[in-house]
Amino acid sequence: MTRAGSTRTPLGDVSREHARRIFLAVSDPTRRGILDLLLVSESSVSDLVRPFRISQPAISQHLRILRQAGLVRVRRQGRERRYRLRGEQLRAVYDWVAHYERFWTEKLQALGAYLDEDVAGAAE
Amino acid sequence: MTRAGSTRTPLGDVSREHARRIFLAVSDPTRRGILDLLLVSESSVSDLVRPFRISQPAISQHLRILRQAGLVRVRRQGRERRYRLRGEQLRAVYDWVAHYERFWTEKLQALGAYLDEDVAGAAE
DNA sequence: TTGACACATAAGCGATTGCTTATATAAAGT
DNA sequence: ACTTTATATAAGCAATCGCTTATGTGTCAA
Repeated sequence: MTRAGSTRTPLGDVSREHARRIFLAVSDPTRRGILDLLLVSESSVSDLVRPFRISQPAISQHLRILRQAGLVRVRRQGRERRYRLRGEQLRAVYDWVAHYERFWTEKLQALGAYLDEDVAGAAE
Repeated sequence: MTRAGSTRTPLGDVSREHARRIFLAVSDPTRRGILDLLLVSESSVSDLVRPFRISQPAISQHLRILRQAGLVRVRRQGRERRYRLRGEQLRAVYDWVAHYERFWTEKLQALGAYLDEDVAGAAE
């Protein structure tokens, strides 16, 4: 049952679920690569298969995940399917990570690098 | 750096691998929750266990992943281990997603919502 | 030293991931 | 009507994930 979390606000869970899908979609390097390609131009599936070393079905599966996360949109054109980016959806990621912005904009980075005790875990 | 290039340079693979770990670490909602807690204050493991409904070992395992991604740092203090955020590492995520910023800052959002043919996939 | 705490790690397990090959569907070309 | 092209879906599989319980390890307190 994957999650052990609290099932409190139903509406909150919906958008939280949406955020979850987006973060999950974006966690895969191939899918980020696809999004980066779509940032340049709308593309057919064949266009998207070409740059990668994996099969067409694999790309189609990635595209499905991106679709379900609302990150791309498809349009039929002849026998092709042209995928276009829906970049606005990435705002969820942006908004989250922006909370951490001060860590690289302020100078308190200088405070880092002391007491770097990553114990045992480093080797693994 | 981290660009969509070929899998050639070994150094490129290292940083790409690092980026991969960071995105993967951040893809889990519990781990994002942990980071959000650490944004407020340095915390012991017990502090981090309390807000969640999962076991202490589960949290420790999440912390290991965050450690390996370089997103947190540990310090021993008596019998506690105090975790502190290393927010600068999230810059990789920020830099990536910032490429998409125009999608929600510009007005060309108005162009969206026409030809919304998400076919078949919508139901699933 | 013994015990209680704070935490990490190990082992095991079901669910999910990302890939593959095989097959279905749909449009276009002949 | 066949064939080719473009894509999706299905089925299967090894690897990984996120959790659990059980057990280790280090620290303080008595």
